[in-house]
Amino acid sequence: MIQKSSTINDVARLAGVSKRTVSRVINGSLSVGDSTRVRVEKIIAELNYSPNTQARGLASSRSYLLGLIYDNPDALYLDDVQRGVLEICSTLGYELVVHPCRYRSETLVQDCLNFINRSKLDGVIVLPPVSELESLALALKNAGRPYVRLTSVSIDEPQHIVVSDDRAAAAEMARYFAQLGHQDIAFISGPQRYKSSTERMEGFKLGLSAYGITLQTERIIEGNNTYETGIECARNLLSQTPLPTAIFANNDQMAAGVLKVAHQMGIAIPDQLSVAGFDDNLLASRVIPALTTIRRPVRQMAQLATTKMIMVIEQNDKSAQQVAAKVAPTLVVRESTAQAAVAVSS
Amino acid sequence: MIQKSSTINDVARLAGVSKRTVSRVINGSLSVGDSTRVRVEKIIAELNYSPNTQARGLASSRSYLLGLIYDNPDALYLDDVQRGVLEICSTLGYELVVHPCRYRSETLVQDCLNFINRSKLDGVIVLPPVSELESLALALKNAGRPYVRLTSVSIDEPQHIVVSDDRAAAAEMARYFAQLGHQDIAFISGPQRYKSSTERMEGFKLGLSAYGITLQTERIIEGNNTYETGIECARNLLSQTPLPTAIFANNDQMAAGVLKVAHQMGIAIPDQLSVAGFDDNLLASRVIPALTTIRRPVRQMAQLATTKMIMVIEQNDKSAQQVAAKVAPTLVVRESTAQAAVAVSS
DNA sequence: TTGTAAGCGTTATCAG
DNA sequence: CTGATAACGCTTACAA
Repeated sequence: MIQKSSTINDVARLAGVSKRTVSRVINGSLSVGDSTRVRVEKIIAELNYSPNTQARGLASSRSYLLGLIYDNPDALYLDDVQRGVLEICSTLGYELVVHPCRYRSETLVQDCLNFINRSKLDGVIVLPPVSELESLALALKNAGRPYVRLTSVSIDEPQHIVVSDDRAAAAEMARYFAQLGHQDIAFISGPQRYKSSTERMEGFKLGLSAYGITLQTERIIEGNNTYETGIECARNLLSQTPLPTAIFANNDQMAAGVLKVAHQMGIAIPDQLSVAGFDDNLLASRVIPALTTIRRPVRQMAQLATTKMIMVIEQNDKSAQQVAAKVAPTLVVRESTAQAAVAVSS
Repeated sequence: MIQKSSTINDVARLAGVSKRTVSRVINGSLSVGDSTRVRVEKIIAELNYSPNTQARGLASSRSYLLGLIYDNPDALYLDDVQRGVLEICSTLGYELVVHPCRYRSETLVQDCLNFINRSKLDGVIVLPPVSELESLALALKNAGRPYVRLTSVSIDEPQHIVVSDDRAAAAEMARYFAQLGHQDIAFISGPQRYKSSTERMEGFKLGLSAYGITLQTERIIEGNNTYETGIECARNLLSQTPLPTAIFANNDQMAAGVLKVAHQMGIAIPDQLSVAGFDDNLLASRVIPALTTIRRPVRQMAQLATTKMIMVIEQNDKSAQQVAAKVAPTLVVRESTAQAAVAVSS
């Protein structure tokens, strides 16, 4: 049942040209006569011919394979990323090979390098938090492999990065909180080893300070971006007197933890306490009350990253540098936030 | 900076043998002298040599690439599947290429075929609901491509399938409901075009009937597996008089919708109403109250599927048929279910 | 604008 | 058990 598919030789023979010419047509070379091109293309269509990627790769030392390196237990956006990448690359003849890994693994860099070399990948896209590892970026650079990192800070050259401006987004959340009249605000941060965490915290503080509001030390607690640590941090925060009037969590998972604890303690949200998260993951809109949060244009980021990568792969560094490198997350207001409950003045 | 990696020729030269012999060693051929083998392996290690997959593929018409075809799984599920597949296949030298697609696309079958042919994939794993499409399975069979489908019914030969026994799981949920004393039970089904939906519904009915309980017609409503349709169905169900004492939804998303509506209507869960879902996705444990649900061993299914596939690829159909093909989901009891509120007798 | 010849790094064939 | 030698299907020189 497996029928051998036609090769470049078949096309050449039927079109009455040399395989070299067929090759030119396939690769869009300009130096092919119009009539010749048309004839060849007709045969290609008739035969439903498509070039053998392996042979092509072997001859040209390219694989037409892109890699995706990630480690994200909360990879709710994994599907989004994969679709975004493929929307761009599949029309250009590339496929996507995935490589889930462990951020904390000691052999991470070597693992990734092996992954790349085994499959002779033409380039890789790296998702946070792995994308923040300088050791990996350096190794990739030294290996001469095109790569693009998705992060929340510009920690690399423009052709190597697509950043989501988490800082600005967090500042916007601060503004939103301030305008609702909140003054006594708490923050559950993510692990400080992640740039995304520090960016969000800084942005939030900055945004607040524009309104003369300061985060008190005891109102900042570091979580681990998990639901469970969200619960722990919320227990701490909600046992303080007086209660803060609002809590901003570094991500939706932890914000959901806050909701849980508030519910257990009989604290009404948003009447007594406003809560917001970050990511707009599956959870955010399903939880009760639905979470006010920040949405990152994940798909778009993936598309930009892929566009950049392919430009670099195809030797267009300059164009790659000109593709937009920064993307703006947006505030999504739902049910978990409201006017500050208690007037501060007395 | 890119250093050309060593080839089989380098190994052959340094080991003082022909490349054919090196090839034999690489492929674990038995007909190689022990001393020769040791010598070659030593050189391979020294050079950190690894064979070029493309050349290998070209010569042997294999790609060492596995494909994953899916449409719209719950996010966490996707990561689980990908890791499960790779845990098995990466140690055997295979990589995973992903292909998100659209179940409803008219060109789905052709898309998948093109995907496979372009990259000369050695085999594909297909996730539900795409895995339920007979047209695709048939095309794969005709194309002579090894494939394995993840489904909830045995709709194919053992070497081509890994099934999660959703029917039995739903029956277990029924038993659990019955034992809690529920008699007036409602069911929000998934789209009846999906086997997973019909299996779950049948299983639930069957389980119930063992306790002499019947689902009333007006207590069965079909949703679309989305949160939004969950809400619609819940509105319908919860406007009926009397209220059912329990609702089982075809998945967690819809169960979350029920929670939402119940909350809006002031119906206490689980005191007045028990609610359960299916999947144990991220949502289930985070929602308030946490959902009683069914967990499928997704990772294990992916591993089994991969094991089968590689056996088929490597011509071991018999072994492939002997790998376990059925997997049992388990009941996870959380906070959303309780004893039936009202005694039926009067 | 087109064609010829020589690989790319493996495995398969067929000897020895 | 081992080794020449020819594929595999394509691209890259280099000519014409």
